[in-house]
Amino acid sequence: MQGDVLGLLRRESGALSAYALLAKLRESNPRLAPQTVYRALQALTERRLVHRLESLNAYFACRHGHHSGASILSVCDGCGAVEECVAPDVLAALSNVADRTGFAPMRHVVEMRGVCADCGGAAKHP
Amino acid sequence: MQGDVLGLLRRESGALSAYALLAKLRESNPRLAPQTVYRALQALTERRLVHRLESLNAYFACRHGHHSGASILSVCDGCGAVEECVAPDVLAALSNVADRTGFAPMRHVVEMRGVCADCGGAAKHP
DNA sequence: TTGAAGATGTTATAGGATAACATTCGCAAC
DNA sequence: GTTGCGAATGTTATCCTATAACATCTTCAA
Repeated sequence: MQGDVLGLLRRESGALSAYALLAKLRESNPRLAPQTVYRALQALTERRLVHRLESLNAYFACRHGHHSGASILSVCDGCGAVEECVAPDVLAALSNVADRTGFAPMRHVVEMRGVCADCGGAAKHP
Repeated sequence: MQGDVLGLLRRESGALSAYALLAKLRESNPRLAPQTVYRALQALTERRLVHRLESLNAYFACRHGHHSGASILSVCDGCGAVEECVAPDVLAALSNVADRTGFAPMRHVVEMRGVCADCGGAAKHP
């Protein structure tokens, strides 16, 4: 099941909600229950093969192999594409914020919503 | 209604979910419907008097008066307290990331989950 | 073979959010 | 006054997201 879910997510350029996954999986297994999908997502998330997009309640396959820290996500509200990148300076800046206030961060959520280059984000010269 | 919701949120040190708000508001108005709460939350969010915590599906009152840009949120998983702060360097670093990829960000979601100083985040000397 | 661990199935329910349409309230123009 | 408009609210229903609780099955090793 984890394999099925991961396969579906890898075929997407964007993110899928748990229920979108469920609908696709039900094409071949109509009796599939939400639990099963959520359990697979949880396992995949723990293994860092899948990340959750908090601002979208959706999930997408990590394309960065093994990365230890948090990543920065850019989500295009036009085409739905999700870009993931590592940005040590962002994380360093966040560490500074945490240090200033004595906060001990365990998990970072850094997402940008906007428009990607393909959809017109960058200045385009037609 | 917006006033009621804002009042409740301001009395909290942390965030409240829409349905937590609904439950409290129903103490004085048992027939209140979710819609009403969500509508108030939407209006307050647009006026930037309330922010939404994406990683928690919850809402909290802004304590920073008028601030234009995005803010960094620290959420203590111990006591639930939410700290909001501005961090131009974080936003600058994010801008760099966006520039590198031609992404045009419209909205930033930057949240840290962890443990606040009061709950043991900072090194404590007992 | 038995039993422990892990994955799945099943049923039910909790929690979060919005659609669509009706109603009411305040206020300004006539 | 009352007419008419817009904003806020009420109402009903439904959808989406997620988990609890318990049963079953599989696999593999002791």
